[in-house]
Amino acid sequence: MFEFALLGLLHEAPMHGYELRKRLHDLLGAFRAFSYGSLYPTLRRLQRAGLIVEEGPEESALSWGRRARKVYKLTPEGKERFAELLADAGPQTWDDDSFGVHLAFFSRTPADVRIRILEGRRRCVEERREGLRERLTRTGEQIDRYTRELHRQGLESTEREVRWLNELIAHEQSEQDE
Amino acid sequence: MFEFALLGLLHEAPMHGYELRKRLHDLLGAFRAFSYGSLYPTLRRLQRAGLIVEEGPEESALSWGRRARKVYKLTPEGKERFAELLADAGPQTWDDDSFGVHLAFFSRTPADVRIRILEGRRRCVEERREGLRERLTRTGEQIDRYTRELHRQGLESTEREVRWLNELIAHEQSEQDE
DNA sequence: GGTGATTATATCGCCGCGATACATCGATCG
DNA sequence: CGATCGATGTATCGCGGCGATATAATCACC
Repeated sequence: MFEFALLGLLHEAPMHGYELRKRLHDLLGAFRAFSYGSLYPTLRRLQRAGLIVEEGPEESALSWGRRARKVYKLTPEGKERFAELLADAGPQTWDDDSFGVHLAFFSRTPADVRIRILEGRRRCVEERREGLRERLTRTGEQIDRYTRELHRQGLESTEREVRWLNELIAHEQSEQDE
Repeated sequence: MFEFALLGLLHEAPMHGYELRKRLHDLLGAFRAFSYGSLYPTLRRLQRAGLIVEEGPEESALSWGRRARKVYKLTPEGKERFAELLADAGPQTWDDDSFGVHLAFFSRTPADVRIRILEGRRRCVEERREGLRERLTRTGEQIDRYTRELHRQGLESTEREVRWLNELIAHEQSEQDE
């Protein structure tokens, strides 16, 4: 997931860690954390896997302040790996904390995969919605006021998300028909 | 967090692992995962910390089918610890993945702490909302269609959550005035 | 008497996070 | 001029949670 995001950003241009983190934060900060505690280890993992390489200290023109930063760059294997991940539409693409990341790279995702991811996400949210609905309408042991509030709010927001996903899916399909 | 939830449930009645997981899933399954991979290690952690104890194999009346289950029970220290956690209103009580758990035990949370948690949560969601709003209205580099959709949806749902929190807070305050 | 769902405990490795450490740079202010 | 502060930048540590998996007994059903 982090892997996917990093490969995706490095696919645009070589970058160093701090910048990757900033771009990520700017792009998806409201949805995911992306702390340094994951960033650098992931970078090293990718490096060990041969998906990225560290470029030389990279003297940019003049102004040799800015020191000691390591610029990473995708290898051919890295590009291939990213293409693979882009073509994937499995459950891990639509779960709560990776769906946003995948959406952020949707314009580079194949059209059919886009639809399958959106549909997977919809099914996933619908299941949650049904769970909440069932819990709320269940007779028998009545539930705590606060828990009920939580479930009511959850139900409403899942309903909205489903509607939103329907719009996105409809848009994708209409585009496909053209 | 898991710790808080387990202590809370065991505060109601002694239980074994499987049952704890079921109760948790039933109570908050739509919001959190609660897998066994956390459950049993947490249980052992609590046990080592002396907050819970394992009761004897617990022969229930007859029908000695039902094998090998370990029933856990709060110790006095465990009860004390739970009370401490209930009285806490720090940042970790209102972050995305513990707020729901805290709400689920709200009826046993002191009234003033309830309000402070709700206000903390509101501030947190408001910050996210402002981030999204700023990102959406920012001139300069226009953003990707899908990312914009994501942010629009995020903005709408944070706005709704803030409104919902306002209602909860208002309700708490009116109750306090009685 | 077999087959599969449910009850039940438990571990493994991975991943992401918060906290923290360290070091340098530019700007602001007294 | 020196101090201090907030970015910039790389990096690690331990912890907590998760998914996958193993194991095993019981129950309901055919």
